[in-house]
Amino acid sequence: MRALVVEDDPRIAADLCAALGQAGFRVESCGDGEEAWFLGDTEDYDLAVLDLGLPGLDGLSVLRRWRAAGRVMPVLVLTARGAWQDRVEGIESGADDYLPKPFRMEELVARARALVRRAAGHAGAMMEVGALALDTNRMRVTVRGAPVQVTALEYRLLSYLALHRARVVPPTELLEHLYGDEDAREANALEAVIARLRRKLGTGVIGTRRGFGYFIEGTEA
Amino acid sequence: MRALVVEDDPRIAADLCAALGQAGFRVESCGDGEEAWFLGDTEDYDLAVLDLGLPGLDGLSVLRRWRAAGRVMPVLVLTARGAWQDRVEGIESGADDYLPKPFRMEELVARARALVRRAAGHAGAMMEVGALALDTNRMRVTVRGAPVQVTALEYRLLSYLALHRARVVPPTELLEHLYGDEDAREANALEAVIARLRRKLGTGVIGTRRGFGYFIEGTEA
DNA sequence: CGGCGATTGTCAGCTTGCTGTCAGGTCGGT
DNA sequence: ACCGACCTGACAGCAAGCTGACAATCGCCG
Repeated sequence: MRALVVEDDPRIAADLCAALGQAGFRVESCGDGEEAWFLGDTEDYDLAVLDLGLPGLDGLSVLRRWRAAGRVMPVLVLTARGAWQDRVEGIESGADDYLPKPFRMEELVARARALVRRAAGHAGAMMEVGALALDTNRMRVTVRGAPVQVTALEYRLLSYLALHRARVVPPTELLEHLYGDEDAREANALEAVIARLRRKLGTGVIGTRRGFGYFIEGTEA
Repeated sequence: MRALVVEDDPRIAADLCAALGQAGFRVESCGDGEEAWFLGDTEDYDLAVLDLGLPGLDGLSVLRRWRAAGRVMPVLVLTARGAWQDRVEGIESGADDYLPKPFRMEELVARARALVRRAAGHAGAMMEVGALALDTNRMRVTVRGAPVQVTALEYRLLSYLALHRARVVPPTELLEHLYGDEDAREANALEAVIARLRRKLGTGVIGTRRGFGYFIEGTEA
């Protein structure tokens, strides 16, 4: 799950990155409006957290440009306290949710999760696809009702596949999601994780489409 | 469902009354500490919303007096922004939840509803989860019936885990809850507290999900 | 103000088990 | 049959978390 944090106060930005990172997001951060617009337009994020007061290009303009360019990822807007009119503008500009500063990190994380789930068409804290069920609160996994112990990395991989259930996810995308583009791992690392997961989950859960990527079984013809 | 709103700012008070009234509460309001204490002690409310900055008698004193008099209705405390020590004092004085200003009315209503539901669920001010039981009024802890002496810090950690029993709480969130965002401690401080608590409580109470966080055991298979 | 005990943050060393890498092996397409 | 894509088991490095010791700090009582 990739998240973009746009916040010019480095201290707040660091907190945001830490909290979202802990919540399972792979976080990228920038403090400049122009750069934010560029990143959001060229990269593929599952969530953006956007502060309105920015140097370079105003946050609302960034948001409008993203939407104008057809970017549909959920955007959570941070506004200064009491700036209620910002909220209206923000929503009209295409924000999905809005949080006044100061806020509690737990709430931000909860809202971020809710947004991502909503974007994926999941109603509750439970993601179910095929024989697989993910409890996003307890970070627990069951296959056909039987609980399975998975590690943090394995869980992130599973949740990403579950989130993009409709399609076959190419290995490069998974690698980029699990690790950064910066520190690239060997392609085999991913295969090792998949293998370990398959041993735990049994067959018939993670499928391979040779030459294309991986998917969760039970969602295709 | 009767609710008492204690808030000296008439504008905010009006908003609160409107929102809670809309949500189905029969609302009474007062802006003075002494009167609040009197009302809360003599009348029977299902919920109280309590601002801390009050003329007459301080909000925390009101709360403490209510609790000392044996009033057990859920109390939602409103604190000024970033006044983190208020939260601690509030919880230690017997608050059931707290909300930093500024907040959104919808959230206040949601939390109010949750509090009332919770209060209806288990009658007292007892939180029980697994082998653990917390007396939220007296700050006392028992494990499988046996009383355990815990420090204030340990109690805050336990109560937070118990409050969020349904999910695995990431260490960053616990750090933020125990200490402010202002003065950050080493990550190891949390681990030390956990270790000390485990020694007191015995095994099988606080569980670890490596890479995710901590939780209270007994809520899963 | 001063002393004392309880509390709690920090540090260093340790254990646990996750995870990337490697060296093969297997499978599918052509 | 061959080649490349993918799988698998073994293994070592390493990071997350645990623990005991110690020191700083706080609260309390005189």
